Amino acid sequence: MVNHLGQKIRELREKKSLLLRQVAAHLEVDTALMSKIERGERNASKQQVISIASFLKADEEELLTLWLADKIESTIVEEPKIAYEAMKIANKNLKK
Amino acid sequence: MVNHLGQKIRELREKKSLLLRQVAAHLEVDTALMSKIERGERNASKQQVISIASFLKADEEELLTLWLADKIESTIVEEPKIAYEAMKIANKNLKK
DNA sequence: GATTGACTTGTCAAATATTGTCAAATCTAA
DNA sequence: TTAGATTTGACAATATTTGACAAGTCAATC
Repeated sequence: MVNHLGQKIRELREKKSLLLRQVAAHLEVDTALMSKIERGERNASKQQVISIASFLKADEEELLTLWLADKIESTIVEEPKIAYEAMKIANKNLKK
Repeated sequence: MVNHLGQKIRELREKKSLLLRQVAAHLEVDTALMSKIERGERNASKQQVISIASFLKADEEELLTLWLADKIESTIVEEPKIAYEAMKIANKNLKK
């Protein structure tokens, strides 16, 4: 359930002693949604990730990379048996 | 637009000189949909892949692997810049 | 043990995306 | 041309995702 991006955001936010409510306000979303994003119960949109990075003064590319990794993981998680092989195929085409 | 699974299905189907209509009938879907699946314009569901494998006497796991690879690729295609790094993260967790 | 503030949880309607069909168009071989 | 095979585009039906709201838990403080 937990994901890379949410954990990272929570870590950054707590390091700065900011409240969920404050980050949520900056994104203009409900605090509840922000809570879900940090706990990996909801996915953030790309724009939300960018906005979070800006508010937390974090590296945008780093957060987006975690966000994409989460998406990949949720794609493969249901197919553990063939995931590795599929990743190899996808990766091969990536290098082209 | 083209994808691994569709290409493979088309290749197998043509090798057996079967019509789209015949495969579609076995899946109980419209021929148009089968055409779209082969050309990568639509994704097949997991059950459809299984059914296609059975009808074409192809290796089910192989087709499902291509199907999953397509899903991964469509996840990362919009983010070419960070895709490789994200794949590395996802892959690391896979090994656990 | 009541109050307060931060966070979490469940549910819902609205928005968005996906699916499969149909009809029409295009292609191909005779 | 004609017939059959495939493709295309538009559309309704479904399914999924989104975010808000209300109610809940939890911990600290009074």
